[in-house]
Amino acid sequence: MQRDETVTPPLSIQQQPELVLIELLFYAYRDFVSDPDVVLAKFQFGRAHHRVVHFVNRHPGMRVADLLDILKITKQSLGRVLKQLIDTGYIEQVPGPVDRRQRLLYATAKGRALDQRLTEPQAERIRAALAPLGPEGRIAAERFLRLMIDPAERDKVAQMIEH
Amino acid sequence: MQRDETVTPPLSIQQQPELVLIELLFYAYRDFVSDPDVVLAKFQFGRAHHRVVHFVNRHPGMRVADLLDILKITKQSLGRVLKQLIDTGYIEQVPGPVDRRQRLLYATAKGRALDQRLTEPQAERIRAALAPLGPEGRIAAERFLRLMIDPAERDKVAQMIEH
DNA sequence: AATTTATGTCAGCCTTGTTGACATAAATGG
DNA sequence: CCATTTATGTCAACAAGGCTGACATAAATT
Repeated sequence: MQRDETVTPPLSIQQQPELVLIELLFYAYRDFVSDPDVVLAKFQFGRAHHRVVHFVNRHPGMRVADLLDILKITKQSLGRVLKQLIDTGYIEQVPGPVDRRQRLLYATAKGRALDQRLTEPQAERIRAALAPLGPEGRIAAERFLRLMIDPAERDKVAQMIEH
Repeated sequence: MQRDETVTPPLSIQQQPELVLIELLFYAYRDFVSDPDVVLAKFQFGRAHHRVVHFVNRHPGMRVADLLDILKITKQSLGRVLKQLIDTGYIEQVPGPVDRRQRLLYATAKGRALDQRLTEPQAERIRAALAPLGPEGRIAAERFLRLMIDPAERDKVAQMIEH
């Protein structure tokens, strides 16, 4: 009994050249996000904690709703890891000065130190990748990745990144 | 009581320019991997099934060990979703003709069709991102992503991608 | 014949995502 | 001022998909 493998050819790069970038994205991201795992393990934290402490550190005083909008997860999912980070002193909450329903989020010194340790190996990977490329290579990589973001999100993301 | 937010400044792009690419990778990948979710939901599958059916389709006759090496997960984790894909007829196993311990993996016609439906929205996103860039932009994006892969993996990945 | 290799499987645990329901305090609109 | 909306938190339960450890089988290799 023969397999039906010749009925339709499997996806090939020739017929679908986007496969190269699709797969490169997978492999690159796979290795990129594994960098901080060693550090995370020492702190008994996971990748979710990394994301939270990072974005809070990058946007001091951000609202919980802002963080949810970046991470695209539910408040219950966020709540769990956020609570752990607050209880262990990596993040603190401050009532919003104008709207006191808000709990503005700040990384503590401890939280900033953690974020820096987590970010360091990723930054090193980026530097190593950019080294052989020159400034135009960097610009091109940034431009491509920006265009990979949902159009409706692009301006918001651009503003958050530039500061 | 004052917060200690001024003890150390939060990470800023000025002091760490790699942050731009670090965060762009997060945002781009976040949206990129969410594309197939709509399709996956219809089939009662998750992102893990997507990855498995995709790489099996792309590398017909691959060994289980090869798949593990790509995904970088344990055989138990793979086993669970692979079994589901086999039981529902998206993937089939064939004993290795030379080494009969091996179970070579093939996507069935059904599996190939599924992979194509899953890949389509991602390919569309790639095409849309490349459209304003020109051929050099594509080359640059590929070059950057290749350099983001672990050096020890690069050649292997390059060979797998090119065919 | 003994060992190693490729694969599968059982059992249990952890992280991190989900839904749904409900609670509270503060802002806002009539 | 009261009703409603908003920002946030919380409880409970569940699901996906990682993980470890132990053990089983068949086939290849030494």
